[in-house]
Amino acid sequence: MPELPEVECVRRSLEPLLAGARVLRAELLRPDIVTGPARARDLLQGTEAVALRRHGKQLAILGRPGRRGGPAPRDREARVLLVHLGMTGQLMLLPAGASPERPGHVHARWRVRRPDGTEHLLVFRDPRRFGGLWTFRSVAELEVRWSGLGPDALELSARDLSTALAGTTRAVKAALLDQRVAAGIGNIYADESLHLAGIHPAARSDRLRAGQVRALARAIPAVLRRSIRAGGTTRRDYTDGLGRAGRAGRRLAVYGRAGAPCLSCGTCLRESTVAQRTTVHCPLCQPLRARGPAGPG
DNA sequence: CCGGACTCCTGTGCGC
DNA sequence: TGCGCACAGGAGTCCG
Repeated sequence: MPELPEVECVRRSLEPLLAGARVLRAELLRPDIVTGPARARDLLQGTEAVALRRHGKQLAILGRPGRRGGPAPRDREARVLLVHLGMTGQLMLLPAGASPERPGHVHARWRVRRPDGTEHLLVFRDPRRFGGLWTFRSVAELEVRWSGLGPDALELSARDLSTALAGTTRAVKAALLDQRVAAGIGNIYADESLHLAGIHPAARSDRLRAGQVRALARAIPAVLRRSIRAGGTTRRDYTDGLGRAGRAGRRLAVYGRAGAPCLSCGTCLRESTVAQRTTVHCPLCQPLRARGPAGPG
């Protein structure tokens, strides 16, 4: 369930506490969640966390080699740990000695010491294991991976979106869920963005009018930013890196509201399946066929 | 090559 | 009341 806003809230909550912290120990409890080299060093042990970066739904912790102790040449390299939360993933920072509220399904943990001397435990838990960790030896390697994704959905331009949609016959919602079109949109914010833009989720991507594409390109970042400001959407499990639930769920216009009245027009919201995903839209605000004088025919 | 379908995984909630 | 099944979905893979 974590989509771009939730991952960004995790990033913002953790970065001030992790930046400058020394990773004293990395423990991998379930090796099969890692892709790439998975020794302690690859999991940032011995490095200093310098920054948390996000692209779409992916969160990277950048580790810089320590200066003390004359490390072996191999260990003077930078390390990058990429975290994908999947559906039920959580990355949480706890005071050292504390145990997670729900300790089950903790797959990795890190003991860190901040510059002020306090020690904390960073925990990755993911019951459903749709998420995971990826390790890289450099920021350049991370960027190679990220180059396979489209532009971050917060930075999406009308031009980029227009090009991507013009080249596919898929339903527009299917295109929005494709991380190569825009990185960071999942089922919740696809439905929310399409509702705000007044576009039917099943409309063919390449048949949208220019005005619809522009409206969608405006709606996507607007919906995401509003959710970030409210701390993200918590439906069940999601919390930020300090265990705080988000308040954006109560602002959702369509997701999870099938059968309820549209907040704009009062029409009963309709549930369907698009791109194998539960989809909710307003039949009046989001007509499949364009209305008005600008329409084709 | 494109797009749709299937798969992984487990907690939750509903229906019988 | 309790059991069992359907459902939730990000993203990789497979197949037509």
